Amino acid sequence: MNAVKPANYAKVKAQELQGKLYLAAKENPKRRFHALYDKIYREDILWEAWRRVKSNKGSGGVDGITIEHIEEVYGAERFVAEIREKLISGTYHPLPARRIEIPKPDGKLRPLGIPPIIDRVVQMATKIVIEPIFETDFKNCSYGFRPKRSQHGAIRHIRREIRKGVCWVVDIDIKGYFDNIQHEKLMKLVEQRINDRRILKLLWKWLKAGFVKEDQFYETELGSPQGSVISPLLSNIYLNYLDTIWENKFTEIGAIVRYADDLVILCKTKEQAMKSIDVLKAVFSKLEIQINTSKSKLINLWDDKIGFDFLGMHHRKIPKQVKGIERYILRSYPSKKAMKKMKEKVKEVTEPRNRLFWTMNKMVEELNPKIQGWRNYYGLDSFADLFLNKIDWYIRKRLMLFWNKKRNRRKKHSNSRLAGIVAQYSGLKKLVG
DNA sequence: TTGTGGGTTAC
RNA sequence: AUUGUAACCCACAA
Repeated sequence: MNAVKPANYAKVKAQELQGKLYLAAKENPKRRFHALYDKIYREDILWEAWRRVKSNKGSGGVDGITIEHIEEVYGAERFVAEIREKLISGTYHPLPARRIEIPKPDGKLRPLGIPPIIDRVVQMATKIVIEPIFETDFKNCSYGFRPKRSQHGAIRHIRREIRKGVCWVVDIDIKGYFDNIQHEKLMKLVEQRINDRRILKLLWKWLKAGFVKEDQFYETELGSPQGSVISPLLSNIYLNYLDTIWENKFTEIGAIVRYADDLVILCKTKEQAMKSIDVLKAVFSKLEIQINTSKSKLINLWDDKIGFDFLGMHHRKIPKQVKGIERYILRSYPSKKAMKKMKEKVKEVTEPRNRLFWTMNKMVEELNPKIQGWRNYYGLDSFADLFLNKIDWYIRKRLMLFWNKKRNRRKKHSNSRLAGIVAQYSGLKKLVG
């Protein structure tokens, strides 16, 4: 008799394992785990890993196998079973990643290494098993790529610190962080917690898997490929070295808040800020990474003349009347870059050129989810309403333009009035209000 | 409560 | 064509 397994059986079992590993690691901070490899080929773990990779709907790797192909031709059951066999017999070997380059917001190119689906699944299984162990070591100041931690958490952390009287902010950009991670140093840090040789070997192989670009194979002797599943975790393990040193020795000179490779240090005095930069340089030289001096800044937050960008928001002290006295309060609102990006997205959707046959409803349908998303992200601070209002106004202006073009007429009525009517009858959402 | 589908953000 | 991790939101289905 077979007991019927619920649909989320694998998910629950994976969570159970993660909980156990988390507690075991927390209980003994020095413990090095050795029996982990047999966990990654557990059927429930592999199924959960496959489910997660599948739900990302990413494209195929260098072997050309796509998620669609596995599901509809090959069969997920067979795919997972074969991965399991390969892991058990030790015949699993990663393939090189497929290298592509995508444009970054600043116009430069970001190299991406896309591993084949099979490697993504094995990496995900490994991540499920080892992540809870490292989670116990990660510090409170680290927010990027971590479960249950968000950009909003990082921003709230900053706002909390600044309310304590911080005036000096060190804003650090690391030169090509992912691409400069040293394999040997990273693995030394991994080995502080893991001594399962088969797991370590897997991690080595993924780091050294290389990539293929235009049918040419390239080796990777440095860096962790952006696009692979474990890279974000590995990058946090690497920089946790900094977090740990900071928490043990330097909390007095400032508070560090980190989102992946983007970090700020919040200090009360200029001297502390300068000292922080020295400490960072010393730690970075040990990790063999470098500060991008042209993008890093030291900011004095004492008035409303200057602020800093972090996680898509601009943070600056703005005067506010509180019970008759003027006070400077930290405000967080969309950065110039973010404003530009939102306007561009709106323009893209409302471009009348090829959308003339669209109905107003269709356009609103397209716009509403975006508005919802922006609202959720930037609506953190009520001061941001000032800026979000501008975007609302811009959306209505663009919609007006579309409406007039469609009706093939020049504006006869007041734009703002018509825009109001248009919005009212079409169910367009607002960023503010 | 769980499972789909759409979207935003960050890096 | 565009990968990855994470958070959040909305809609739908039982």
